[in-house]
Amino acid sequence: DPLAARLKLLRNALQQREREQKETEASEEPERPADAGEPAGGGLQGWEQVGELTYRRVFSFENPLAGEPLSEHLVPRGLSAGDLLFFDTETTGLSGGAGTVAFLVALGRLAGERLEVEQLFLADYPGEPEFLRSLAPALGSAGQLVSYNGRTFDAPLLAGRFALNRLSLQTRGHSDLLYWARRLWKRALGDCSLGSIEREVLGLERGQDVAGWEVPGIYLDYLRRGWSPRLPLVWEHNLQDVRSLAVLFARLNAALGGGELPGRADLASLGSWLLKSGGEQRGLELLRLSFEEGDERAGRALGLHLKRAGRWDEAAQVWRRLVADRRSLFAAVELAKQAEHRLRDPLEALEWVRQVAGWGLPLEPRSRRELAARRARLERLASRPAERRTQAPK
DNA sequence: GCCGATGTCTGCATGAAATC
DNA sequence: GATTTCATGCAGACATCGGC
Repeated sequence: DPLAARLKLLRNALQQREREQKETEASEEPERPADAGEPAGGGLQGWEQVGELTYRRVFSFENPLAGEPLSEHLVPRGLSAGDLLFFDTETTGLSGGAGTVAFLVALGRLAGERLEVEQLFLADYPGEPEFLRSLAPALGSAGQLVSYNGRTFDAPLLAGRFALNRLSLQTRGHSDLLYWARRLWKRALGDCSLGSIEREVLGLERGQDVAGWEVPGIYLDYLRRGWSPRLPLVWEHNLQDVRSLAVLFARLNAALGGGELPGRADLASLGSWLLKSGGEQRGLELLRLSFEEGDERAGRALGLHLKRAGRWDEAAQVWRRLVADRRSLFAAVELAKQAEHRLRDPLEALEWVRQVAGWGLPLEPRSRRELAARRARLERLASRPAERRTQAPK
């Protein structure tokens, strides 16, 4: 059983780490430099102690969803805004193995006009079981988790921590906004990190912040020295991540429901996705809009969809425009196929293929081969007597 | 370094239709 | 009836990316 094997590995690694920690503790007094600042726990003003080493604080913001109905593309039918749980974790690293611990978690819930964000902070490793027990009710009762890359990073990491501590965790649905962000803004932005989406799409600016890669070091510094002056920045970073997550969710939700998409969104990509996912009306709307704005990919997707739906004339209109405006090889070949197989007119098909040759496009070897084969076949057909041309051979 | 979702590319199977 | 040709859809391989 691969899962059992992995858990065994994780347990062994954890036991090894605990042994090393005990040896270190036995061999030396903890170093406490003069400039270490406040002792452990001493800098936690504003936090409520809810366990021996677990602290909690709560913030309230304006609800970015503001009563909008939820899109079924983002959240399963039947769930309401109150069932969502936005979450983000800060951890001691990226590896995801037994050595990586989540020490800070932000949980955001929508309640009426407000977005309530609860943060839980683990002040030292031995408190992990109680820290996880504090998290479990919220994670377990949420109808839908919402995260940024949490499906790959945060959720498996927490699941591993619960398993290692012999605690159970049952969660339900999970909506990961990273995949939406890539679908929509990858073409325009390239980089789809949450920070880039905040700046370029949501128009949010953070004040003083820490980079993600700095977080483990700051926490380890805090554990080693009893305090780190940069720890509050980590708390703030975590808080802002969940707040941005809720804002991004609200903007996506509005766009899927028919509203405007922020930033230079890839409407062709979203339209194609919607067509495959049962959102035909909105999908076609977005593809047409994007095609009007000059996106060739939107035209290709639109034409193919119309062709599959048997709307040949509408498909041909799209392809003719692609040929006229963009010299699209794809559209010319589609027109040739339609002429040969549907209109039974190999002469017209040949005309489309010859037109492409006349453009002198730099073609990939494969495309060049295919085009040449099509042309040769159509020339054979076209050279036959007219009465033998009406039924194109296959 | 890990992992899951996604997009792209390629090869293959299938079915339909025409040809020999 | 066997063979050929074409369009289409699917599966698998592979690369990319973001989280701390």
